[in-house]
Amino acid sequence: MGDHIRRNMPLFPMSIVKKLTELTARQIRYYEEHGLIFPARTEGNQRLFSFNDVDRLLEIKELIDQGVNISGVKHVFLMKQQGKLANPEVLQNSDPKVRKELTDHQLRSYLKSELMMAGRFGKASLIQGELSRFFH
DNA sequence: TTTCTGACA
DNA sequence: TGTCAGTA
Repeated sequence: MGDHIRRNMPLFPMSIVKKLTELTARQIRYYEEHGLIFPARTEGNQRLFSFNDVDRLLEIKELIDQGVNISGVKHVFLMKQQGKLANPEVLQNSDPKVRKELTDHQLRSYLKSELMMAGRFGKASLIQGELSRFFH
């Protein structure tokens, strides 16, 4: 488990992360404001990102590109760490008791299919709607 | 020179 | 989100 420390070791400055993720500094800072990443700081208050931060940034980029909003991304991460997610059928069900546990694989699989479907219809808003209901 | 925060269109 | 300002 010493791998954890290495992955969270503050290593790269904004300039490197911008190239690695192809995100603008503005976006990166915005995502931090919303608690999606937690880069360390140098003595001069400069951000120092860890491998994990970059990895999360890449995941965020994927979701954003697919039309998911900030809150959607937050929820995806929250559920990833909880390893839980209401299943598709529950989307139609307003009863919070009707829930199932899903694995990360199932979560990714479900989100992927939803995102791809919305992509075919060219409706990012639909995704956001589905996700918001999903996370309520 | 690069990054940071805050703010406006 | 882009971008400008004023710093550190």
